[in-house]
Amino acid sequence: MGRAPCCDKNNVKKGPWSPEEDATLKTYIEKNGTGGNWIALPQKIGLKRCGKSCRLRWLNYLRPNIKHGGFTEEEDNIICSLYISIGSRWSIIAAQLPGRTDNDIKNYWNTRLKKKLLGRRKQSNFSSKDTNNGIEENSYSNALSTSALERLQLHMQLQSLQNPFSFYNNPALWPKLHPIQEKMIHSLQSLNDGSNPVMQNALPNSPHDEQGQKGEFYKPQHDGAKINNPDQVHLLENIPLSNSGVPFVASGSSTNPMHSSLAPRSEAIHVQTNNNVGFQQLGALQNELDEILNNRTMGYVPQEDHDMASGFDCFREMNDSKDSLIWWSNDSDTKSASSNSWESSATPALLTQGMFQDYELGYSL
DNA sequence: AACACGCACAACCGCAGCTAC
DNA sequence: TGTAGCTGCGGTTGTGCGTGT
Repeated sequence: MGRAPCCDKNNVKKGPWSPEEDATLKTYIEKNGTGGNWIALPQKIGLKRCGKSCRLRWLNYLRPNIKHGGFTEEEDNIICSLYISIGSRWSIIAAQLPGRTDNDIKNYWNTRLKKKLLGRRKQSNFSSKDTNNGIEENSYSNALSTSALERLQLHMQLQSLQNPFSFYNNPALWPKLHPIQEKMIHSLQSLNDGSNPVMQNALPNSPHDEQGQKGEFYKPQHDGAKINNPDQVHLLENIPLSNSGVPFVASGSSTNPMHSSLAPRSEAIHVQTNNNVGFQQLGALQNELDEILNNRTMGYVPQEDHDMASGFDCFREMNDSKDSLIWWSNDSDTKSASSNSWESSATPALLTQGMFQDYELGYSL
């Protein structure tokens, strides 16, 4: 038994809005407001439209101070940065761009920005066509989730563009990785044999290899095991638990729904231990990659410094100020930022110079 | 000129969360 | 506490237009 439809589908007009319909809706809302009930509104004003459709039309097109098209370079940067940080949370991204709607940004991203950025990346990375271990590049790309791959690629790209001398271009600045990540990278590299352009650019060489250091690590948070293959074992078995027996997680906590949304999944980390490395492992690695992207290497703290953020000083160079972190560290604002994205008193746009601060915050979660 | 194709944008759909009862 | 209704969100689809063949 499904839920009741929000309106009588047979008695509702669909498709593009006519100027008359627009005028009717706009005039009424400007005069009376929505009345707090979108479902009832179309009947009130004699529109044969679904309430949801009216709401969408108003929010995305009719309301005042809407900007269409003409995205600036700064807006591009903000969108990219936020997409990499939080993924396709368009309403939140829209909250940072006054006058922009989530739908607009979503469309802009899907049709232009993504192609512009990933296309540029692809062009540079795939210029030297190569295959490895019989695995085609396309297969490799497909083995990683679109979102994870996109975000990882963009992450790398933006880092490079932002500061060619920092982080990904400077091994000395690379943070020590969680052993799981390290193992993952090794696995990918062995798969890749160092020649796959995607992974070559997506994954830095392990800094441990460079520095010969091994740091103490914490066990990532996990809810339960998910082993699809008997050959898979939990690396977690070899990772010490905290005193309480609860796996260590990153220091610090937050009730901010945004934070929880940054790491929505908590899948057990597992890899294959046999040498028959293949797509099954890729699947597991994909999860781990996604996990890392979502958790920002959550759970790993260098032994000498238990302050998570301090382990990632490399990010500090990008932005000295922490003040503007407030925009999403404020619990109460998360929801309202989303729902009020179209208000004239929309949340101020992020300063471009602070756009990378979320990485640092992410590591601090 | 006609057709195919790709792109950009608008709109729809289904789901999840919230709230009132 | 459970349920129904409403809202908001994100993914997907539809449509119109421009461009290439």
